Amino acid sequence: MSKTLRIFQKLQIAHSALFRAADHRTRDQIGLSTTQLAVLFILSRTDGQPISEISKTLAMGKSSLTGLIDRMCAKGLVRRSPSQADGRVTNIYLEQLGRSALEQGARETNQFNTALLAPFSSAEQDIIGRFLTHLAENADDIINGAAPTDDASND
Amino acid sequence: MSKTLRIFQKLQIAHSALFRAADHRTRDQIGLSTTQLAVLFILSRTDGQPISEISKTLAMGKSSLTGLIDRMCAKGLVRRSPSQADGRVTNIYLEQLGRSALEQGARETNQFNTALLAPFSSAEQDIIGRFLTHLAENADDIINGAAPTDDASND
DNA sequence: ATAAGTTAGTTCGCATATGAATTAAATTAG
DNA sequence: CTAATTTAATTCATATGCGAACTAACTTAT
Repeated sequence: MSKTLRIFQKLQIAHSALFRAADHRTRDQIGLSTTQLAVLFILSRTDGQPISEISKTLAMGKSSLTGLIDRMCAKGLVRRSPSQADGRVTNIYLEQLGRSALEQGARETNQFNTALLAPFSSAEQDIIGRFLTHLAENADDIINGAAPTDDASND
Repeated sequence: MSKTLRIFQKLQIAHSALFRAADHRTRDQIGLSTTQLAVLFILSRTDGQPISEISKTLAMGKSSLTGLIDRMCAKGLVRRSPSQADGRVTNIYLEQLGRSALEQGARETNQFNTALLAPFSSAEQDIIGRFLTHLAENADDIINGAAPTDDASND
């Protein structure tokens, strides 16, 4: 009951401290929040995605993205474009400004990623990666108490 | 290189997924957000703390806590009480309702903590704990003091 | 083909988090 | 003792995130 007791709050505090600093940095350097940067990253993998898709990838609600993407459009980072295949869908595409912001953002987050894991061995980094992936994929079951389905490694 | 590259975003997504589910659960069960619950936990260790102190412990801004504690006061969970030693300070104390909410909340978060780490060995849990502590304690250096490891690829 | 259901996106009201600016109180300098 | 600085907390404008409710468009059932 001693050691396991605090992981939840540790995670809460670690995230708060880290992302506050990171948001500061990315806003200062490129004028974007870490979430906005995450959207650009997602689009760099596959340009032209519907909001629903981005929403699932980032594990956040669609409604949260409407305003975020409004602001990103206003800044000229991305553009909305109605799907021709499906009249309900609006695809989001990178704009030139988004591409250059992404380039800068990639440099920043590469540094974050390196620095985050610097004090840990490769084997330890694997464990940390598996832990975070486990959380992302099983959040609902973890919290709401589903049977401990085996878990495993997975990117 | 490609594996370490994504820890930052993994953490962002893992946190988003986990705390959305957790907030849902604690709100349903006891009507409190995870942050409000965190405040109760902090007070249970030391009752009667100034907002500045809580702010530092939770790694969040003071101004964020003003409204949060307003709502907690309105619900009768905690109470503001001016310090007699220092006229600037307002100490926050637990109220009876806060104590009982805390009791329920402790049960919930104990379950979270157990479930979060369930698939990991004791040695692995140590590493995860060290990782989160590292983040919380060194967030600013990690983000701002990172050595210029320019690495242009972004997988 | 029409009705019922589903899905995508927005809008709405609210909670939350932030930094900057403000006020009040304590501390430090001179 | 007064002036300058620091510190605690609040207020303000803004950004973010959420679920619920809504509209529009596609899908399925009948």
